[in-house]
Parts: sequence; structure tokens; C-alpha cells
Amino acid sequence: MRIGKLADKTGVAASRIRFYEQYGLLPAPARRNSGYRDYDESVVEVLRFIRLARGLDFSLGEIAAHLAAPPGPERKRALCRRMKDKLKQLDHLAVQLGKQRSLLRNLIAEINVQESG
Amino acid sequence: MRIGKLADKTGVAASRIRFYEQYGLLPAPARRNSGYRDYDESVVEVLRFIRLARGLDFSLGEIAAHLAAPPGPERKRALCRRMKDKLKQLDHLAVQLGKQRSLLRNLIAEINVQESG
DNA sequence: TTGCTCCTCACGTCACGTGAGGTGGC
DNA sequence: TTGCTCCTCACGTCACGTGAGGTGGC
Repeated sequence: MRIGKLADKTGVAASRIRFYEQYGLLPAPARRNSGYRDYDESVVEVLRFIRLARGLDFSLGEIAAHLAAPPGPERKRALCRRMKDKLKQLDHLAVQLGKQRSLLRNLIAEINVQESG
Repeated sequence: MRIGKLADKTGVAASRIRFYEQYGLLPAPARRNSGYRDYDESVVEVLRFIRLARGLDFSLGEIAAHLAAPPGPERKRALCRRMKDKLKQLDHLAVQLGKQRSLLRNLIAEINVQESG
């Protein structure tokens, strides 16, 4: 399958797929005589995993570390650790975001009381 | 006052202050014979405003637009509009963040049930 | 003289998106 | 032939941080 089809199937833009390949996240696929990339089905699952992980704000480096490790209980534990760390980061972010929002609401309330600014 | 003192007073790193000057957010200060920047007190307030606005995730472009406009009721209305827009963006972000967190919690729960991965 | 502060470039960061300029394939 | 897909560079994005290499000032 060509890159456009893969992009449609996974919801990952072709330019992004090429970027992941260059970055080393994805193996270089076979090429047709024309030079077009020719993917098989197995990469679909990998790309969907990457998409999920990116959606959870994992960096490409973290994703690469996971994909490079051999499957097994050790990798599973490492993944679990990463996810728990990430959850803590997101919790912290949520707190920050809550502060930003209440500060902003206060500022909006204030500005409507002042004479000018 | 030199840039180091200004950095201490405002909590904004000297490298960042220079960057804001180059970007056009801050007016170029006077210079001593040595070439050192020489600030007066008035810039402290401006920098603190920038710091507050950046903390609320306003872009430098948005901040520049506000600072470039002449003070008065029109600028006040524009600022109010910007703040309300920003609040909506932050509300949206909070929703996204909530989804990310619950997805992550589910994944963590799942992985502890599976045999391996 | 020492050591702290300051100066100006210039490059790196992160994860891509977007052209430019060219070609394959039905 | 048309028009869609694909190719490879190379540069832009955003808001800085971090050197390199040099100098002022007590």
C-alpha cells in the first residue's frame, strides 16, 4: 500500500509518516520501481500506537524507547512506569491550568469594574 | 539599572529580556559607555505585565498588539476580548486534558490485568 | 589579577508543516 | 494530455536557552 492509503487508514498525515521514518520511529518500507514507498499491513498497528501515544503527549524519544525494546514483561513494566509518570505530569498540568483559568476569570471580572486601562 | 538587576526584580531571565528587546516587545534601553544596557524603573512594570501575560499563555504577538495600542477604552475592550478568547481556549484545553488523563488511567488499569505486552 | 557581569552572534530545541521543483501511473 | 499521487530537499514555526569568544568595572 502506498503512503496515501496508509495515511487514510491511520489518520496520520503522509508528511508525518515520512518524518517518523527519517526520525527512526518507523522502519524504511519497500520501494516500488517508481520510488514510491510500499507498506504492508503490519505498520498500521505501529502507527496507531504512535498516534495514541502522541495523543497522550509522550515524546517521540519516549515512543522510540518503547518500540526499540524487545516485547516482554520488562518492557511492560517500563511502559507502566512511563504511563504513571506521564499521568503525574498531566495531573500537575491540570493544576496549573486550573490556576490560569481562575486568574484569568478574576482579571476579566476586575477589568469590568475599572474605569479605563 | 543593569540587566541583571532588572532580571532579579522581575523574575525574567536576562537572556529573555534581550530576546524581548530584539523581538520589539521592549524599547531599546540607554547604553553606558561600556555598552551595558541601562534601564530605568518604568520598564519593570512592562516586564511584569509581559510575565503575567506569558504565564496565561498569551503569545508574544498578542502581547505586542496590546502594548502597541494606545491606552484607553478601546484597548481595554480589545484586552477583554482577548482574555475571554483565551479563557475559552483554556477551557477547551482542560477538557482535552481530562480526556487524556482518564484514557491514561484506563490504560494503566488494563495493562495490570493483561498477561504480557 | 581575579571573578563577576555584561556584550554580540549563531546555533539548538521539538515535532512537524509547507513550499519548490520534479516525476510516476491510470 | 490531465490530474492525482508521490518523491526529495530545504526552510519556517515558537519562544527562548546555551554556548563561543570577548570585554567592562570594582
